[in-house]
Amino acid sequence: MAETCSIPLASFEPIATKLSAFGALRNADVDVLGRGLTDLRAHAARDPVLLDGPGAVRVVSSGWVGMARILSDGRRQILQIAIAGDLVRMPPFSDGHAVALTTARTVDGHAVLQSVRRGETAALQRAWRLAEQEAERDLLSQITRLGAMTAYERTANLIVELLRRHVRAGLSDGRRMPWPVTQEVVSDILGLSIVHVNRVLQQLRRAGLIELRASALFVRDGARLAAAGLTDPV
Amino acid sequence: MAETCSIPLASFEPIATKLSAFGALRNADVDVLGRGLTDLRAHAARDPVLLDGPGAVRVVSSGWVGMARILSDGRRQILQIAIAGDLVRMPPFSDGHAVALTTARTVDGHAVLQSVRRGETAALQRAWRLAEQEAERDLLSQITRLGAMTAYERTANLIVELLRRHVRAGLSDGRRMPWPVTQEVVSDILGLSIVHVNRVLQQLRRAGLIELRASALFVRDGARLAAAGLTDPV
DNA sequence: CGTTAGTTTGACCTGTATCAAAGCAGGTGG
DNA sequence: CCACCTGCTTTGATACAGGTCAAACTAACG
Repeated sequence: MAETCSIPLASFEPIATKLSAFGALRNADVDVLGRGLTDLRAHAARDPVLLDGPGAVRVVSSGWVGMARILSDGRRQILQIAIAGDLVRMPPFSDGHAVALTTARTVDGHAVLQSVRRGETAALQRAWRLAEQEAERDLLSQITRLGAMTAYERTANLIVELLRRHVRAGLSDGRRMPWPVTQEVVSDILGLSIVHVNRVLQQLRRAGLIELRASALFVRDGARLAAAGLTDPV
Repeated sequence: MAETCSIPLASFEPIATKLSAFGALRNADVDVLGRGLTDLRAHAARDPVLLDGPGAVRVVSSGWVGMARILSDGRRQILQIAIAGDLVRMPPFSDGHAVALTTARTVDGHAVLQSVRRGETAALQRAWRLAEQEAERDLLSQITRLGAMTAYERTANLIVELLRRHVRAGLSDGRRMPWPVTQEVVSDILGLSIVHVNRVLQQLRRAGLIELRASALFVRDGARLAAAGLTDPV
């Protein structure tokens, strides 16, 4: 279950790092983040990330959180992944929900979103907008992956996207990133069966593109990985 | 090629109808639409819908327009469809573009978007926001379709979505709607081959769910069609 | 009418799913 | 410290959804 943690960790750091990557922030901007992000909660893997009302927003401070839909017969499609620094909103479906894909922590983003909307801090607002645009781009990429790519391409493409995002959040040097999810989760992101995800990951390893060890993914050949994913290298 | 048409048709009608469906509009609101929508252009099928700059917005007044991505080897994925009353933006990709899927007409939505953003007309703003939320929902539905549904389910689901949207725009009574696209276009929306789209449409016909005649789609059994598409009836 | 774009059909192939069972690793309790 | 879970990964065998190729059919249009 989600439990509130009273120790104020630097939970605003990932989002500050990410937004900085989109445009330099001043101390005042970072202060808005530091003060506005409250109500840190810890979530166990598979637990729902509860959002108080349809307008609520939470910011991930660690772990991966997914926005998912469940079909009546149990099929699950993960629509979008949020890593540290990303926003989580309630999916606008009766059968949609936000779920912790790993153990994760989130904070309430309500106050910060308000600040940004009011436009008090121009630099923050600008970076925020760019980050939102990137999130939308990634959402559209998910459509291209599922609709037009083979399993191998999809997988490589997803890895490159997540690598870029981890670099942006200061959580990767571009050669190594956290890989905290089970293959079942990957299968629900990519619209593949668990078994096939396993086989595709093996292919990527045998081709010398990646390596998986200790919940970390090592990129062995970024250029060829990007090519396999029909995208640009990070 | 897109050619400018000087005759001022009632190109704001579809969007006015659609927005009314999300919340009653007053005369002042409709006036904003009537005055703000300028620069009517006609597009032939397959022509790009050119957007002046990344922030530009056009509103479809007739026909279907798609936001698409082209992969390097020619594969095309249509990300989102805009029918009359819907907004078209430039996809945020170098390989993305807006394209007329049928002969279509669009108008410049720049001025109206500004008005709405400024929040001069509360009712319009509210309806606009709801329409945007619906567009986002439909975008997420596209992900679910492609990632978690069979060809048969995808096709039925898409038909129901388009039916709902046409009803909202005042272009369908819920039993019959325009079906102006080739099966190739449908295949690029649904991530299927042309041949398979053809076979699935035949299945839907043989099952007595739909009928296709003269560029129109007739819904013969809305309840079963919705069930086949794992969604709610219109 | 001939031409062209689109639809339909048939035969065949392959990518991915499914089913089942065997490894493997981390955690728990005896 | 071992033995046992339990959840995850891996492997193999088989099935099927959907892709590909090729050609026939149809209808709109000059």
